[in-house]
Amino acid sequence: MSCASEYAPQLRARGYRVTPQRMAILHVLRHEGTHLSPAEVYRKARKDFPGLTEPTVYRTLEFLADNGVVRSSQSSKGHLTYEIAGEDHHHVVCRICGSEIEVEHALLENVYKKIESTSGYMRIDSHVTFFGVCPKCQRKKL
Amino acid sequence: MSCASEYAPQLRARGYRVTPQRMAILHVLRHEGTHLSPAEVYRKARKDFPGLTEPTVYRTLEFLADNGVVRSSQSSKGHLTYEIAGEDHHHVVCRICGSEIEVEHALLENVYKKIESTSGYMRIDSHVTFFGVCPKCQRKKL
DNA sequence: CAGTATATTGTAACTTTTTACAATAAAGGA
DNA sequence: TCCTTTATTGTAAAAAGTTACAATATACTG
Repeated sequence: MSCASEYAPQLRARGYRVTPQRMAILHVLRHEGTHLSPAEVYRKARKDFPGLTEPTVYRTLEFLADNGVVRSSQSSKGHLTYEIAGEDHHHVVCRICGSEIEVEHALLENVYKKIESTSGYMRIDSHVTFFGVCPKCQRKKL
Repeated sequence: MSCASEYAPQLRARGYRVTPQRMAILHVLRHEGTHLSPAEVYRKARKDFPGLTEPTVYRTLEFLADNGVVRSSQSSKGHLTYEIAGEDHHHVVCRICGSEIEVEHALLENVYKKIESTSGYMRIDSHVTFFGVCPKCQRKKL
């Protein structure tokens, strides 16, 4: 009984099915603290479920993101990475070295509201990735 | 004498070279008002410069983005698109239909400053893409 | 516990994006 | 104008991501 099965009832309730592939992928994301690329998820989840294939990984990650179970963000090269959806937060990624930190959502709350009221677009809930230069790389550049 | 050669001096001044490939790509972005995918840029720029290859397009777009000449943003599927860097702005993309609008930078100015002061990351100047649901799709869902 | 509907998967082929490296050509100096 | 340096390109191959569709297996029903 993996911790990933916590998510089973909410998926079934929405008419989706709980499969070992989904559980294996969820299990991986659940145990990594941080975000992973699809390739990393594939490599790790295959240990639980050797028959797993790449298209399934991509589809499942997108599926889980659509259902709010995982969250996607951008790597420093613009690729998608995924992590378990927990406390709402955003990332700041160093465009030189790729190092990153989290920023709590409170900082953006007002912006979201303002964008919703001025644009008419609703349910803006995306995770945002900012790019900057980290303290370490700022020193290097001098 | 293409309008794209405006950018030539600033590139040369930084030790980079001005090539017909770069000019052709810049020319395309300069004349499309909006952002394009690398594949679209490739297709269009080939008309100016038939020998152009894909790796060059990808490398050039990344190069131009690094140098602030173009700006990258995310499509609704998470892929990178590029546009000429003009007035600072951000995008809101509809996660249902992909339609999008621009949001002026002023709305985010304070957030950028706050992130810089709390995180220590500097020169945060990235373009941000928010995802939400556009007015048209909100009505469909009811 | 079997039977059924259909959500989900694997397969195979394809498109997109990236990499390494040798060949080329832009820019500056003689 | 030619020479030299080296940034930039094309080539070829690999890696990453996507698609269409037939086969499978989950979850519901009786």
